Amino acid sequence: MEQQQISTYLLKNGIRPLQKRVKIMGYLVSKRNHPTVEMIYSDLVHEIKGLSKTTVYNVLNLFVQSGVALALNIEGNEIRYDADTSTHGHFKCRVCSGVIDFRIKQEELPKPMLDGFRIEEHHFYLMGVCSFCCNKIEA
Amino acid sequence: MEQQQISTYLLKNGIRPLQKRVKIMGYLVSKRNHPTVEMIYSDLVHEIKGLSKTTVYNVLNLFVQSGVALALNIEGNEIRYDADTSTHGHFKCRVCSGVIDFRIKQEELPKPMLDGFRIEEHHFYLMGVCSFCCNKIEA
DNA sequence: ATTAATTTTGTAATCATTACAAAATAATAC
DNA sequence: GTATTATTTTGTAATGATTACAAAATTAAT
Repeated sequence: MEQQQISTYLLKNGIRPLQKRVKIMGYLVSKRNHPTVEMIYSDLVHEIKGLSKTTVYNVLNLFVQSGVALALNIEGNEIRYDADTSTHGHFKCRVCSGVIDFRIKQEELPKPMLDGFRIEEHHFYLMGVCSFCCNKIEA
Repeated sequence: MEQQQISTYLLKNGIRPLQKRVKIMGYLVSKRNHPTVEMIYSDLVHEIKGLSKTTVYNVLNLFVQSGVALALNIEGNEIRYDADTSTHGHFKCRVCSGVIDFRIKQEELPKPMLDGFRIEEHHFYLMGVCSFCCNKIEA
């Protein structure tokens, strides 16, 4: 996705498309690697002159509040971010620590009996060992 | 559940049923409130003479490793613990911060296409506003 | 170009968790 | 039952992620 498209997308969601915001969203969209703040910061600090880690936190919090990114709390010691806000699940490998998406259709999600509850977010996480690491272990 | 039953249960899972471990498991089992370490510590420190917060951490980590408790990472800033290790989901209310269980049958869980992956844990979290808080807001 | 509003920065504070060595407790051997 | 050994617990300090906040920088509006 180009900078121009990202700017338009942010604007449509009530976010002023300032340079650093566009770059951070561009990173999320293009890498799709569910990065932590640390990963985003260390990857972008070379590219964006004078980027501060606090800015990364600020911008990501803004993205989550505005609904253009999801905060994934798969494990307790880190938050990962995902620009794909459609219905899908996440798998985390305990060997390589990678997080990958898997598709779930909205209608496949269980519909628990929670009468009178307002449900705003669904999170479906799986954990285990990915196929790549399974092969490595067997070998 | 009585102390004796809890001791037997811990033993069966390879955990020596020392006094503080039995008390902490008893707390988890009887309250079923998905407590944080802070909640467990502040509730039990009066009852168990000289309890240390580090011990609560140690014991809970042991419980999770031994498979007699689940660590819930619903939101990034806290881990909650659950002695119910059967298949079920969790709802967290963003108003009152309470966490409640809901039943899901194993066969209701979506089966994503993850060929060659070893799946060890399922986590299904919902977030929103519980019925009690919905009523309060409307009133 | 000036002024006002917003954003970013950098440092310090906070909070949950872990590391680690010493003290306490429990299990085992004699 | 005491001595010895292994395990557990404690308490403090360290770590690491996140937030608070005020000053500096940037952007928008006049």
